[in-house]
Amino acid sequence: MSELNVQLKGGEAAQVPASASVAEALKQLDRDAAKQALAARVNGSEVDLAFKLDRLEANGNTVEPVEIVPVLPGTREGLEVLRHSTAHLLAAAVLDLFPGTKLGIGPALLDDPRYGYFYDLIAPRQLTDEDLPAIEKRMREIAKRNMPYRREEIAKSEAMRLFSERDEPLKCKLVDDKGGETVSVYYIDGSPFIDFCLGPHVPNTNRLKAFKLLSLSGAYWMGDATQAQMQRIYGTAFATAEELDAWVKQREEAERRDHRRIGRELDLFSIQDAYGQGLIFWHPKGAMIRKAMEDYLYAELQRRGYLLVYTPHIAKRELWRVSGHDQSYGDSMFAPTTLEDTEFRLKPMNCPFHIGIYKSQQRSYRDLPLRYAEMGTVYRAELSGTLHGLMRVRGFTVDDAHLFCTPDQIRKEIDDCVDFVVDVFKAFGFDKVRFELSVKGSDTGKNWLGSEDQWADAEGALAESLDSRGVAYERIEGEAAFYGPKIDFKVEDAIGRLWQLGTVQWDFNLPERFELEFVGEDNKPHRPVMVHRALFGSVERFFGVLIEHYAGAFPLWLAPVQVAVLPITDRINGYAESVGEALRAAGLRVEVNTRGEKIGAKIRDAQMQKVPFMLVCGDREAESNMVAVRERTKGDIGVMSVEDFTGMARGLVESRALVNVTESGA
RNA sequence: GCCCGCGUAGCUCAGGGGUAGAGCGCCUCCUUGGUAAGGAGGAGGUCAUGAGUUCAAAUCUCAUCGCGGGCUCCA
Repeated sequence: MSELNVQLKGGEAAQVPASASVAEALKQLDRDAAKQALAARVNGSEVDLAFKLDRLEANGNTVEPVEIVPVLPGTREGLEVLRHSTAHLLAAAVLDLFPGTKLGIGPALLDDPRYGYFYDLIAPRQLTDEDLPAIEKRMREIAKRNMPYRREEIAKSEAMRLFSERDEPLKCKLVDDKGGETVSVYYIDGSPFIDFCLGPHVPNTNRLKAFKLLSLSGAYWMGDATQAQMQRIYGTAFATAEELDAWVKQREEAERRDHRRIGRELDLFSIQDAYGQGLIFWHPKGAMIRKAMEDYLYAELQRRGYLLVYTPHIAKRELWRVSGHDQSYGDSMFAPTTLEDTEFRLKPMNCPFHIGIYKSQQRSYRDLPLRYAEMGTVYRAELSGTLHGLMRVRGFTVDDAHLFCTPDQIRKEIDDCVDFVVDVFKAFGFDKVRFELSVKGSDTGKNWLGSEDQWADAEGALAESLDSRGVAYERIEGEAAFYGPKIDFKVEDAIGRLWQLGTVQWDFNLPERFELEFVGEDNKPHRPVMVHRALFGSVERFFGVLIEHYAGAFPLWLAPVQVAVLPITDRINGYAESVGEALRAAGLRVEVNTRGEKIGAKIRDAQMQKVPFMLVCGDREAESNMVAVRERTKGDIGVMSVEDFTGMARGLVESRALVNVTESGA
């Protein structure tokens, strides 16, 4: 066969010599795509542009016309190739600068917005942050030299010989574990670099133009803490300098919004060495915001038929054995403490306590559903290195609830939970909520509890609930908890980041362990269905997300100081205080600034503290019982009476408006 | 927990084997000023903690504590 029919997917067709490469074939089909392509998909398989079409035969994939899809920059697939190739470039540069470096793995990352790729390696000496600029510089030099990425397919034994000759023990291990009869290796010609790799890669190094090294960290070989610790170099890469630039800007924006920085600047919370890592101090202004959050939530809970409960922070160890936490979650719990020969442990979860209330008396089907809700504070023994501001802590409060109901009632309960979540997140300014349905799937790896029927019913109810609401969701096989399927919620914040928050979890486990029962219509005992449910998840973490979402500039109903009264001279202080009193009497949170500063400085102070409304008062206002209103983002919005302002502000608070002025422009 | 980096005034940071620095903030005084910083003066530090090297350590070494970045990712 000397000629092959080739065709762009759904496009041009042509005939090329069977010995042609993908690049040559593409040139016949679409000159523009040929120029841009990074790699290609040929009869469905990803290959390099240098791939010779006559090799299809060797791969038993000779369907004609041969379908060619160019892998273009600007697509997910293209970005993956680009980043993967950049990871190789990184490794080549490190080998150049630090001969003797042992290579681990170097994949592209597409789903983590922080990074684009990494390479794990063991250098002859510990690398430090100061080495990164030199490595990046060498990467640019190699990129400019326009070196080809060259693929070779060799026998596994040949590859083993190659890598052991080069003293690459980790690569040998990988070839041994993962390699088939023949394996592919990639060279960057002109560099000592060889990698065991499936590819595909860009044709040569000058296709890599927009990349950057980011940070250095530790990583375990195969992610296993008992294995050797390697060094991981993180970087990112994009198709164009503009995209890289935009990404850098987004990163700076995230930095600007960092809740730890804003938390300090606005005096919202602190974490203090002297008291312990991962323990949060809510300062008055942070506490005020939390109070507003909780007040809203309590009102919603009451409206939706939840019953408020309070439970202890500690319980006998035996209780945790019954629940199973001691055995399967014990590593994440604070160690037991003993009093009069009885061991106690701090609670890492609230469920057993709510179960305690359920079990405190006999329950009839007429009592169900029971919905116990609590701002339950829990303690978890998180490793010190994982702690992070409000996002990962050792003591936190869950807006927890446990639903106990009959199997017939469950579907409605789930529906209500989903509605509740969407409403609450909307109130806090998160319009985009994403759902993930985690199911057992065919995964047999875990010690799944419950019967096949139970799983099918539970997964069906969760899926139906999401379907009937018409919300988009992702179904994740094998990600369910061992005791039941769940729905997780994620919200998208003001700069497009996703945050995993609350969850609705079905539980086959605890009702069994605690032998929960209700008396049915048939006068016989039945096992209730139990659902764990949290919206915020951790109140601390949700607060952190809110701070970053609003960059500290909270909507009026959440703002710790809603109004700053700013007298122009100290002659007006008395009037300003009386305005402050009037607003406080109307339930608004007010500060009166009587410092000996000019009005400009007082306004600046209030702006920096992101106070929604400033009321400027001078002689004119004092004479007529008026205030000159300045809104944080809009500036001066005119003079109005104290009563009119109070009415407007109260209206905005009561409607939990997300912008600080009414439509009429106030 | 482990790897790398960091720890100097309330905050942000400079300095660096020989008397501890800046800006902001704080306090006092002057100024009474109409929409994002008025002026002057002052207080404030065991340079994270402990040990070592040295005539001398905030500075060099080690340990401890704390903080930051990480620790599933297709060869």
